[in-house]
Amino acid sequence: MSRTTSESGDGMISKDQTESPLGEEGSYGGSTNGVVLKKGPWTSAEDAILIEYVKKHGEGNWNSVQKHSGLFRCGKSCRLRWANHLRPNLKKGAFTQEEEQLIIELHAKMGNKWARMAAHHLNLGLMYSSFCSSQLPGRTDNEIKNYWNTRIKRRQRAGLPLYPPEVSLQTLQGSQQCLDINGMDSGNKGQHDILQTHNYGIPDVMFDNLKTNQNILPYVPELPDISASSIPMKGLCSSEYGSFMSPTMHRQKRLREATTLLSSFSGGMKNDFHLFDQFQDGDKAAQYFGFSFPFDPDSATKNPEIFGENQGSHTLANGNFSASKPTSEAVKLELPSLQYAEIDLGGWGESCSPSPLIESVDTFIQSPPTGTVESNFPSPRNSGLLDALLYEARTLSSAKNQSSDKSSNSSTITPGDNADCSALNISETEWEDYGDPISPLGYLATSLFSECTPISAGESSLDESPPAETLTGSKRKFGCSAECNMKSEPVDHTWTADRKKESYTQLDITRPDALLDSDWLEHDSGYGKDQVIMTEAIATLLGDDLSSEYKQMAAGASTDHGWGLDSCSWNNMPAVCQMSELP
DNA sequence: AAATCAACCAACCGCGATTCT
DNA sequence: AAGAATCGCGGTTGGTTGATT
Repeated sequence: MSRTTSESGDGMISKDQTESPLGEEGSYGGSTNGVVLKKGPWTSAEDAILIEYVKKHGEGNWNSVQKHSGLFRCGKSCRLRWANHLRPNLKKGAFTQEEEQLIIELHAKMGNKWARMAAHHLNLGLMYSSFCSSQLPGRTDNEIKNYWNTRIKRRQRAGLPLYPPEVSLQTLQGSQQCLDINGMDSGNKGQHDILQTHNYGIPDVMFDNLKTNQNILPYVPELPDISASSIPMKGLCSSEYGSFMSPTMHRQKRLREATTLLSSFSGGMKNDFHLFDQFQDGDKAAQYFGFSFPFDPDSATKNPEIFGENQGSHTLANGNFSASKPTSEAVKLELPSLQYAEIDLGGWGESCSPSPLIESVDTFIQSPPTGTVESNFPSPRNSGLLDALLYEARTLSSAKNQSSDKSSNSSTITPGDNADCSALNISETEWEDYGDPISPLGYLATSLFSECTPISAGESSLDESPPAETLTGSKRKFGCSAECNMKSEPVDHTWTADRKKESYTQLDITRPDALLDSDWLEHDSGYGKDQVIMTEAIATLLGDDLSSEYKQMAAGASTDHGWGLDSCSWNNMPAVCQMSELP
C-alpha cells in the first residue's frame, strides 16, 4: 500500500524531514520538488496536530495544513482524516438496526450516493431523534459505503436479494404513486380541486413513510402523531452541526447544501428509482428483489441469461456497480428480440405470454427506447428499471396518443409543450392503462412483485425478516408451471376511484414547489403558524442572505392554492428556490 | 496451532465540480 | 475567459482482526 500520489500541490515535506517523530508509521508517497508526503495510518500525534490546526483555522484550505502545522500529509488526506475520524459528533461503532435499515432504504432511493446518504442520515437523525428514542448521529459516507459493500458481499454470497422485499415494495409503491400523480396532475387539470383537499406536505410524507414503515418495517419505532410544526427544524442548522453547513460556507455552496438537505426531505421521487440502478439485466434485478425466476420454463430455455439457473450466482461484475451512471449510457442500445415495434398497444389482454413481458423488462433495462417510438418525454437520467419503465410507459402513451391524435386530427405534442407544464403528461385515460391489470405496466409492475417470494435464510439480520404484508399481484398471472414460485391468490387490481383517491393523498414530491405549497401546512395543523415556522426554518437553513429571498418566495407561494405554484410560475421563480435538482 | 476466510476499517486514487486568480 | 487550485465524491485497495476449518 505504497501508492504514489499523483496530486501536485499537496502538502509536501522535504526529504530530510521524513525522519520526523510523526513519521514512525506509514510510508512516504511520491516526492515532488524534494518533498515527500507521508502516507498510511495516522498517528495520534498527527491527529492532535490536525485537530489543533482545525481549532485555530477552521475547516477548509486543507493544503495549507502542512504549511502551518508541519504535518506531513497532503491536504486531501487531512480532509479525509478530519471528516472521517476527527470531526466532532461522529458516531463510531457498529450500526444500529435503525441505522442499517435506514441505509437500506436510502440506498434503494439514492443508489451509491454515500455522501448524500450520510447527510440525509444526519438530517433525518436529527429530526427523527427529537421525538423518538432512536438516535442517528453522524455517520460518514465512508462508513456507510463500507457497510454497504460488506453487506453486498455477504448477501451475494448467501444468494439473497440485496433489498428486503418490503423495501422493494416500498420503492415500487413510491414510484407507482409517482405515476399516479404525474398522470393526474398534469393530465387532468380538473383534478386540482381534489388535490387541494389533501395534504401534500413533505414532512407529512416523510412521517407518513415512517408510519408506514411501522407496518412494513417492524424496526421503526412508534411515531407519535406529530405535525410538521413540531419538527425542531432549528436543529438542522444548529452550530453543533455546523460542519454540515458551515456558516462561513460560500453562498452558492450553501445553496447546494440546502438543496441536498431539502431534497433529502422531498426525497425526490425520481430518486426512488435508484433501487434499480444497479441492475443492468433482469436477472440481477430479479435476484435482488427476491423474484423467483424463471417465470416461464420456455423462456428460460430460450434465454438462459435472463432466466437461467444462476440464481445463486449474484454476478455483480466484480461486485462493482455504479448507480451514478445512467443506465442509458451504461448499456448498449441494441434492440434485440421483440421490442417496442412489436408491442401491440392494444393487445396486452389476451395472448400475452409472460416471457415477452419479462423479456421486455430486461429490454427496458438494457435498452431504453431510442427510436422505434419517438418519445416526447425526457429520457431517464438516473435510469433504472423503473425509470426505464416510466420512460417507456410515457413513450407508449405518447405514441398511443399521437396515433389516436392522428386519427382524430388533433394536435400533436410538441417539444415546447413538454418544456412547459406537460412534460410528464399522462391523461387519466392513459393512466388507466397503467392501472389496468391487462396493460403492460399494470401487469408487469404488479406481477413482478407478486413473484416476490420472501427468502428465508439463516441470516439473523432484519433484512431477512419476512414481509409484514403479503405481496400481491394482479389477477392475471403468467402462464407458468407449478414450479414457479408464484402466489396464486387473486387480487383485485381494478383501478377504482378509491385507488385514485388514495393516490391523490400522496405528495407529488417530484414537484419542487410542493415544499412551498401552503396547503399541506394549512390542512395539517396550525394553519399559518406552521407555515411561518417552516418558512423560518428553511430560511434559517439557507442563511441570512438567502432567507429574505426565500421568505419572499414562500410568501408568494402561500397565497397560491392548489399546487401553490404552477409549473409555469415555478419556472419563473428565482433560482434559489428551484433547488437545482431540476433538469 | 496453523491456515484460511470473511468482515471490518482506514486510507488512497481518480475524477469531476467548483472556486480562485 | 482560461487555467490553476481546491474540494468533494465514489471506487478501490490493503491491513488488521476474529472466526472457522
